[in-house]
Amino acid sequence: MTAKEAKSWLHIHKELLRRIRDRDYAPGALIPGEVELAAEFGCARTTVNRALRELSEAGLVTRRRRAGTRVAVNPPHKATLTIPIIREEVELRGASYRHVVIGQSVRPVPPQLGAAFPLPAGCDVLYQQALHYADERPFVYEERHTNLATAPGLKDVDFTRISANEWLVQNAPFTGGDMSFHAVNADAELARYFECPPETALFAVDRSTWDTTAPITHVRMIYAPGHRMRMSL
Amino acid sequence: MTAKEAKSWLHIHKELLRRIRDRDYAPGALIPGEVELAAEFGCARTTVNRALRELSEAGLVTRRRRAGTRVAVNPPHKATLTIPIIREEVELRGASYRHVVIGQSVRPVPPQLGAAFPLPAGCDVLYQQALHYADERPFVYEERHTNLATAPGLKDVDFTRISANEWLVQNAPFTGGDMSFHAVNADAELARYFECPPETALFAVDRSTWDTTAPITHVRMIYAPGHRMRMSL
DNA sequence: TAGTGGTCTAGACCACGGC
DNA sequence: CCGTGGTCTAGACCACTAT
Repeated sequence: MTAKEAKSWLHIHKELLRRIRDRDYAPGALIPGEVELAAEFGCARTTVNRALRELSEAGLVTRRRRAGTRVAVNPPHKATLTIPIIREEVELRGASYRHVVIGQSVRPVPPQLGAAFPLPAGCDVLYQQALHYADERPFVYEERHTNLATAPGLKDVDFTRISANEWLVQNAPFTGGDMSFHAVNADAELARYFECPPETALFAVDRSTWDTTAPITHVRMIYAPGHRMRMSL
Repeated sequence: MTAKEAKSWLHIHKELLRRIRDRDYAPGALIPGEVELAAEFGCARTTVNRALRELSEAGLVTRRRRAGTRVAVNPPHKATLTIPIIREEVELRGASYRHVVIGQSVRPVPPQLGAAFPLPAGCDVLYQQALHYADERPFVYEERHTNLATAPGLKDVDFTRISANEWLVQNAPFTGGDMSFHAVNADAELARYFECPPETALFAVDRSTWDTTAPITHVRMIYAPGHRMRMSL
């Protein structure tokens, strides 16, 4: 209860973290209120609030008015994953980047996309296939459907110079989206692109993005054999 | 420049978001300083600071002392992924959960884990294999190496009642870790577990966690054919 | 050196939700 | 009802860094 030296919210944050990890504050237990902690640390309540808010956003404590702050029973560990532009992902590995447009056409929206791309049947979308290289080795195969209505100027872009990936990120800001990871067996086409045996297990990412109302783009990216998507906790 | 009605940081946050999305603040451009915005919105600088801090944490703007606040050139989209306990992941799907311990033994740390599990060669680790079921259908195969030194009481746990997954989350808090996703072909053993053809592409997650100094556990989880790991943006 | 963001303060009011 | 967290204020000092 004696006044601590530390005045910054970071110090308080770290100290509270320690108390949670060391079970000084047991899982599920009620921890002291903001005023009490402010008194203990000898700082303003605002400062304690900042520290507790960070803990709350990290999921380590649960806060409710009147009920107080409790240590989360089993902290839902969260990982943040930054979704890179493929060119940057390649260059980050110290490799040179290049991409090739395999195919491009305007066609009706394929029905199998379904809820992943909720556009009235019969609407035209831009379909693109591309292969991205890292140091001249195939890195990821990309298959994309883009809503022509939500991406003005799309038809005038020279996609041999800038990848669809990169152009859309810079020119079609989205308000929402979802993403899923899964594994697929290489078919004949993919086996040819990646120069691997058919049936090789490949890591795949599906991503849909939309503006407030309409879908923007749906993309499937299939990575070269052995690729890992890493993240830190 | 006229005073706005909105006083809350959320209103300011939304308004600034709109200006960025609508290119009122162009990518790379310098946006007004905190004092100027505070004057415009008719609120305290602290409130503007809060709104800008959220934008900064989301990666939409870059802030530097003296240099001011700039709109990020190409916003690095981030997704947060919550790492569930397998039982919760199953029950969230409305399925019943069950798990079976396939094997358990103490053995020297396998060298192929390498940097993923930095323990002196020759140290003993607990090796476990388990199969998790959703509605009596195999859901995920788990293969785990756990450092006996950092998990006291591990040997006394009845892992047929609580999964290693769950016990470790609740009893071995970690300070750091990493995770990677990839795809593997089913070998004979996995094909038998999942009742699928050999070579089927399976989605796999590797995860290592450590305390301040020593590694705690390394786990590989291989999901049933067709599994997708979803997240929203 | 001067301007910008980062933080802290002491106080205040309000919203929510156990009691 | 009333205690708790959520937020806002007006002011202050400091840290960093472009110029």
